[in-house]
Amino acid sequence: MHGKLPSISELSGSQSVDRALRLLALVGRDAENGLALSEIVEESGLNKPTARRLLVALMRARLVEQDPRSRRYYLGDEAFVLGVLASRRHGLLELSMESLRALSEATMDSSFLSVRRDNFSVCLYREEGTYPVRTHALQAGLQHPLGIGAGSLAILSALPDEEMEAVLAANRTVMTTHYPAYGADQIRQDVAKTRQRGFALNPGRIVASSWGVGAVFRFPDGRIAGALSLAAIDSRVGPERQPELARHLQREVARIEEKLRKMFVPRPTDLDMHAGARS
Amino acid sequence: MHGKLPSISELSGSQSVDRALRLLALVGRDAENGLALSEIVEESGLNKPTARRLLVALMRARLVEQDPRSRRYYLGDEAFVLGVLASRRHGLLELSMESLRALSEATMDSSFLSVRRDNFSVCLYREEGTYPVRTHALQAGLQHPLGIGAGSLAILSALPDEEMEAVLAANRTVMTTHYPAYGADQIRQDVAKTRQRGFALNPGRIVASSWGVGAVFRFPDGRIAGALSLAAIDSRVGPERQPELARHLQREVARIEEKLRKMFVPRPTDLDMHAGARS
DNA sequence: AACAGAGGTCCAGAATACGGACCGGTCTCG
DNA sequence: CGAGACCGGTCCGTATTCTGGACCTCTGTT
Repeated sequence: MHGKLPSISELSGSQSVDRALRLLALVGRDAENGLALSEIVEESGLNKPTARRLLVALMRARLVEQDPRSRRYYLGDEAFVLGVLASRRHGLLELSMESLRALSEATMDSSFLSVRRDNFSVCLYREEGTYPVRTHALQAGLQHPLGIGAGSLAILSALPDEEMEAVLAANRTVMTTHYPAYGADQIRQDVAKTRQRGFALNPGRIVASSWGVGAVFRFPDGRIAGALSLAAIDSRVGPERQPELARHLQREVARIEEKLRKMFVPRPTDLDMHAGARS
Repeated sequence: MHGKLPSISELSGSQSVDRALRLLALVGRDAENGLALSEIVEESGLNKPTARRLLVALMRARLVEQDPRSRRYYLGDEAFVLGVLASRRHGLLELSMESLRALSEATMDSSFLSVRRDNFSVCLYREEGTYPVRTHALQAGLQHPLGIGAGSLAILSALPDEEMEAVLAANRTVMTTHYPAYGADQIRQDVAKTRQRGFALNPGRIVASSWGVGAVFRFPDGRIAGALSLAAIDSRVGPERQPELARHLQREVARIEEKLRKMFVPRPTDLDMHAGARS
């Protein structure tokens, strides 16, 4: 009925489950304030009965819950528990805490751990700095399109060109809607600079005077694991201090990568491997 | 075809999503070592193609991942990220850390945070004690049927009789399979003792000489939030020391409940509210 | 009190998921 | 070393499940 020709490995199998899980991710995107049914309907493109039915299924599994007063939908407690259970394998946060503390200790500024999530970057943790003037532009749970924000830009810049373009294309709508000041070309330039400099710089692009620097770290097999970043008011991230901040970042990147290497996990993941097989 | 007459609110709507989420929970149960497809098939009661198809959907959402070598299924990184996002509302761990540290500090023994998960109890965190002889019977991620283990027993004992019996009934199979030494009557006695004593005691029932005490704490509205527990070798949990340990527990329970009260969240949750409505 | 907009539900029809049967690889044992 | 057992994975016709237009009800507004 609607002419979405589904790209490979998009069309395999279980429509309703895919839809439900998309809703789950969606609810996660606005974990803070929750989402109204109408918003979910709009953002997901599903229609109301379908969205509701799937949400009910998610609620039965306690992955989503609904505030009985406001009727808004939030992540449920099972999501939290699953997260703790998953942290055995995916415990980047735990693994990075030491580095985050060291960063904030050494620089007096706030430091952050971000990871990629689809075409966005999520901030998983914010370690407060000690310097009295602080920027609160970024905090745990917040998500921006890849390329927007220091850590986020670091991640985008670490992708191969083709994938980077795919991300930019996928985010075009959100970009124009929520970040009208940004343009794809702007980001491409930022990426280029990031690659040549070796670290990402956000010169107050999201919130004026709130600057940041960021750098990615990788799994032993080369896959991007996440990004560390530092943020402060512009006067503390001037050209003269940037190299110093970058040095701190790079030291902690090295430390985390060393930890990952020691874990010696023959890292799994991969999906589309056997997707190409046609018959 | 098969005569499962689905109890109320079990039959509403989205079979495949329910099944997929059951698989997700299942994979979470063995987050540590992962699960083979055959195990998943057996434990879930689904048949192979169905299980596989649903797992593929879960993998597309990165909630589950498959080790390409062993082909076993594990929780994926999205599960971890969702957990962090959910921790805004469900951050019992963060909220309890202070108490866990205080407990282990004061008693020199290891302390634990557990929460209910369906008919089981999950250990979310283990804070190491300083006493040189330690028991490692319980650790983060481990799950036992409600009633087995100190924290777990505390939770079960806090349930109304009817619900407690429902839990015992639901767990009958796992109990006889995995905990043959335990019997439902044994647990009923433990519950009775727990209620009269005011704290739960596990006298080495799971691992010999590994004793523990536990107590629940609640949300302001009275719902059970979780349980704190302490564990050590039997000689450190004798009758003379139990009251002291219980006192520590109760102090921290009070502290956490106070924190919860201050958060002043008009707690949501609820599912079956409008389930009774027939037409 | 009439309206607008939200959340929620019904049910016949159509697309979707189900699962028996099958394939190919690996490990085991005679 | 070859037969057998077991495992992971996939195919495809069928029947079951999910879909979504239409409808209801409640709350807040004009």
